[in-house]
Parts: sequence; structure tokens; C-alpha cells
Amino acid sequence: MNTAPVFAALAHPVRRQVISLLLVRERTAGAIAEEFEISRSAVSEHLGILRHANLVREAKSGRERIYSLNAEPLAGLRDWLEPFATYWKARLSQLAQQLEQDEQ
Amino acid sequence: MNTAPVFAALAHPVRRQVISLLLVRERTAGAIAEEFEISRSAVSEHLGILRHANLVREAKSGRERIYSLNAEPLAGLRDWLEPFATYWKARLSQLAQQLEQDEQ
DNA sequence: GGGATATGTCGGGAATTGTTGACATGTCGG
DNA sequence: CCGACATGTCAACAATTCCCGACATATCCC
Repeated sequence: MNTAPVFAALAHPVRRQVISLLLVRERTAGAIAEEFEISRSAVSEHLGILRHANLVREAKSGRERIYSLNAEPLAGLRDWLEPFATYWKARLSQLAQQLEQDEQ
Repeated sequence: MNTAPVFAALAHPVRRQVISLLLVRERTAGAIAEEFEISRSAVSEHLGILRHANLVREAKSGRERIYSLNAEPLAGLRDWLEPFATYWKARLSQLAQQLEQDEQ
């Protein structure tokens, strides 16, 4: 899985908020659009970008499209983050050692 | 800490690669620029964006600027990811239950 | 001091992204 | 069948991002 489209998709605040909304529960395209000030077509194109990054699933139900979250690509992002996590843990344990030394 | 500048900074592949380089070891601006095909000034502006997102630290050393990684803002990103992690874990345990049922 | 070196910043242009209103398609309910 | 509704797509424009070459500043070395 390529992480580039995921990073790009998450760069826009509207798209981050969309997947946060979908974390609570799935919603129709219209219900999602109502949450924002921008036009419905702008939201529709944000949804297209999220779909392209495979972060959402789309289910047809009559004349509605129900969007639901697909969190798998975010796991790739977590994996990308992993090496950095060890870095800041190292820094923290370094800080802890420093504090211990200071106490003596 | 606001995560928006961090997400924006990580949207560009060059900037992601820069902080990956800095994860290995700190480097001068010139050494970073040599890693890429684009011009030195373009890299310098990417470094400015990373600095603005607080993802790198800059130390003057004579006429050189030594850049080092500051991973703390990435912790905020991991925190943002956390609720989604529970989601995909739930899906996995759901899948595990399904497999158990299938076995019976 | 003076030329070479390292680096940030700026102006401008190309490329990309974001937004909107208009339109097309498909569906519902009578 | 027909009007209302839900939604995606498109053309056009605005805003932003990206990139480069030119320049300014500070430092090094002789």
C-alpha cells in the first residue's frame, strides 16, 4: 500500500474532519455536506479524494450514497510513524536518566 | 499543539524524506539538498515549512546550519490516529470471531 | 581585505488544489 | 409518467503550492 495518497488526503482539514465524522457512524453524502459551510459539490470532491486514497467505502442505497470509514490505510501511516516513536521514547528515557542524575 | 501544520508538512514527499533522513542523523542544509534533484533553494523552502511545523531544529555552526529532527509533533499525529486504531482493532477481533464461528 | 562557500529570502511563473454554479443521471413517491 | 430529491461531474476561476534563478548576508580561509 502506498502511503502518499493517504498523507495527501489528510492534508486538508475538511477531509480529516470527514473521516472523524465517519468514525462515529456512517453517513450519506448529503449528511456529510451539511456539516460544512462549503458547497455540496466541494464536499463531493473531497469525498472523491478520500475514496481514491481508499479511506472511505461507498455503498449505494437508492438515490443515496452511504459513506463509511475504511481505517486500514491509516495503519500504514502508523507504520510510517513507528521509527519516529522509538526516537521520542529514547529522548524521554534520556530525559528520565538526566532527572535521576540530577537527583543525586 | 496544533496538528494542522504537521499534516500539511507531511503532505509533500520531499519533506517526508527529509525527516526520514534526519532520523538517521542530523545534517547540514547542503547535505540535505544534495539528496534531491530539485534546486537548493527549493529544499531550503521545504526546510522552512518543516521548521514552521516544529518538526526540525536548526543550529548555527559557522556558515553552516545543522538540522536535526524534532519528533514531538509526530506524537500529536499518533494521538490523532489513536481513535482509528481502536476501530481497526475492533474489525480484526470481529474477523477473529467470524473465523471461530466458521470453525464450529 | 577579498574571493569562495553556505544558506535564507524574494519575485515571478508554472502547476496543482479548492471552490462554485450549472448540468446530467438515477431514484423516489404519488 | 412526472416533479422532487440525492448525488457525481464539469468548466471556469481563485487561491495556494512548488520551483527556479537572482540576490543578500554571514562566514571561512588565504
